Amino acid sequence: MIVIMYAVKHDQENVMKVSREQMALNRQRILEEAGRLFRARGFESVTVAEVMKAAGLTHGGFYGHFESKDDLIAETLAHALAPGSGEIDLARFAEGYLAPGHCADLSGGCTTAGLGAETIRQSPQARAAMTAGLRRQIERLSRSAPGATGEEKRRAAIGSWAAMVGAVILARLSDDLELSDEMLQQTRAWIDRA
Amino acid sequence: MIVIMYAVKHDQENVMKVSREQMALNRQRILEEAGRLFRARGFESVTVAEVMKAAGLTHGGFYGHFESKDDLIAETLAHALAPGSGEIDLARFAEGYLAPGHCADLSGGCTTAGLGAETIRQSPQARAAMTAGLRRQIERLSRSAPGATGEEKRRAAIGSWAAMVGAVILARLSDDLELSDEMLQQTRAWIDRA
DNA sequence: CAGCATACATGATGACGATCATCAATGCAC
DNA sequence: GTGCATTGATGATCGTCATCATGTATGCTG
Repeated sequence: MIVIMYAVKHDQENVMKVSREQMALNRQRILEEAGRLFRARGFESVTVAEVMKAAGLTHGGFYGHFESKDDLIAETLAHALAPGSGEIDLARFAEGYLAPGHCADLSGGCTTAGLGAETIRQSPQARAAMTAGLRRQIERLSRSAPGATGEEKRRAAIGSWAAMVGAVILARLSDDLELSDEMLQQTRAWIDRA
Repeated sequence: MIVIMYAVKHDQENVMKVSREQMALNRQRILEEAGRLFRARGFESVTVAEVMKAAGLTHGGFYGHFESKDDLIAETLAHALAPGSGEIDLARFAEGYLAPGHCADLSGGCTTAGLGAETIRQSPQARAAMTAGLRRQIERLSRSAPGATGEEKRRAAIGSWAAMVGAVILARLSDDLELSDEMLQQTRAWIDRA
């Protein structure tokens, strides 16, 4: 807010001076790295100090950016689940989602698959962010989902999304790579059947 | 092992004397309550002392039963996922699994849905227990799954199981009951379509 | 039924980690 | 430029746990 006022008052171009810009960048970096770490290791085992270090800072400044760790969690989810680009094709999306590469990429992979289950026990704000992401995902998938009516499309979107998230979670927990790959492969084929 | 040796040596009936029997019961109780607490709140936030208290004991005796908390986690999973009774019918199973009642019952509900995602970051023993449970579940569901060939049945079992687990996780994370119920309902309908 | 083995209780111990208090440096308004 | 506001660093603090040390009561063996 303050930033915008300054901008209006003084300078339309080159809005933020160095330090403010740096701070905004730092904040983005913290959220980015927090997302990475949380997805890879879960909310609880990741410490505030670790996140800050990953962002190239020390633990002290943390509370200048966020109210608490819970706040960081909620903001990280909102940031990671922010409305993405545009259209996606369900079949194509499923292909990438159910690929071994995505399954193996904990820190860079899907936030819902990596953190959805844990978010159940997080703050209302965190759950709200996840719920919003879930809604958007269903709507986005619905557009390209198979089906004659809107209701059919929505059903296919929900069923497919549940299967994708479930399959990645199950494939990840298996310690047998064969079984993991089969989970992904079969789920993909099962989604495609029509 | 020791118990069995005594039994053979002394008494075929009425095998374990009071204290040994009590200890075995205590152990079962610990595993039972640990399962409940873990499913409800996750592995990390549940303390050893809490588990023991829930089992009617104090924290000190814990290390007489288990090597460590990690050991407890692995044993709890093995216990909770132990081979169940017998046959199940996929369609009937899905109906109960995707019921709002099951979705709301964190502590008493499915261990895979409640703890699967977290188990990814647990000990190899814990993951092995989960993997074994996953294998059994797929095989069990395969028997009654739709499909002409064995491969088709297996595919339906895997796809359905992934969708069930995913749907319950997504329904649980939503803070909107309408959306949660829709997730369950639509996934059920989507599984049934053929 | 005497003595030993042991399950459990009580009470440390030692880490770790979220949060806060302070301080130094630096951008920013005037 | 100059002084204020603010960002981020350093160094506590305070709780919470997992794990261990020790004591005691009780069942179990001979």
